[in-house]
Amino acid sequence: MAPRAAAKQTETDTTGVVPDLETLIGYNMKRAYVAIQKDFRAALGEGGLSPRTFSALSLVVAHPNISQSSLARMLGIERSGLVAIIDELERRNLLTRSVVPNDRRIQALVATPDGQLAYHDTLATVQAHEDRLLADLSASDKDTLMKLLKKIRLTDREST
Amino acid sequence: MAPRAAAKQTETDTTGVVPDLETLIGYNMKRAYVAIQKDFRAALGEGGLSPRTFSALSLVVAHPNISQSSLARMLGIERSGLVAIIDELERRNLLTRSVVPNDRRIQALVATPDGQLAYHDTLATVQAHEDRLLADLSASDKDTLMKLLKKIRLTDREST
DNA sequence: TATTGTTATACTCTATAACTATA
DNA sequence: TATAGTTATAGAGTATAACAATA
Repeated sequence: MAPRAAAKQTETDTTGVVPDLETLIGYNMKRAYVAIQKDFRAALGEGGLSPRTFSALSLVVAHPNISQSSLARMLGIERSGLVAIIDELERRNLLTRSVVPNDRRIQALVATPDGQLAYHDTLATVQAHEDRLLADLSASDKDTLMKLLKKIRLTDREST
Repeated sequence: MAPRAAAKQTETDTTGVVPDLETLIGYNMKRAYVAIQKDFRAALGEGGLSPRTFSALSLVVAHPNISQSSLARMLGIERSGLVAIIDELERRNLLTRSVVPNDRRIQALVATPDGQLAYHDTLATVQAHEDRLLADLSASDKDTLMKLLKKIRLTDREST
């Protein structure tokens, strides 16, 4: 259907070819995602929070007393996968699992004072990392990108 | 520094709060990436190629006789990681490792006729999946998104 | 019966380090 | 010495299935 340049069987003919791959949103999204993640980890350094741990802490700070099930749903991951993340945050004394009187199945998650501090410090570092990495993008570019990403993200039915 | 809404310590106070997390490009990029990848896999089905295998095949079709080292560099992964991908493509008879006369260290990668066919079939399926998933985006939206993703991707220094 | 948190387990993707054969 | 391909190995991140305690 689409016209395609004739392939030469001799040697690598990289001359001016734009591979199909480069025209796919998925591939470019993956590469951009990897670049951001790598820079995030570099910005937070050796002992820093991983992206997923930071995300979890962020939502616990925003939603005190949230349950693990709700949090997992918000993050779009399974309950089982969240256990190790909360274990790490608890081990670092950044949050606590506390008992809920009415429903003894639930352990409400609350950020400790240390957790609040660490979160806001880390958030500042993360924002600086994004500002630096996305310095070539205008404010309007970033706004557009954010809106488009949210649209794609929501297309795939969030469980929320 | 930034004004922040006072947190209530009572119960989960989700009321109208926009968590910091939602304002980060990185987090939204991850969610969008996961959504696209999930839909890609669903579109290609059980026995279909994985995103990374498809990407590798695409570049082999575009660059006949490419070496594994060059291919790994283009994909932004390590040489060692590419071995399993090429093994799979060879096992499926979609490409061959062929000997290069001048340099016996290199095994030039060439797509088989089956590989060419499978690639073009799969590409059509992938394009259909993207068209479907990104149906809410205008052509101009998609163009903008692509440009922004490429910009971010290149900020992080491609080895190429 | 359904839900919460948990464990056990496995799978995918990726990286690092070391090896071999060639150059 | 340097490069191409390979292996061994380990570490993230994730999912599925099952279980105990509780509702």
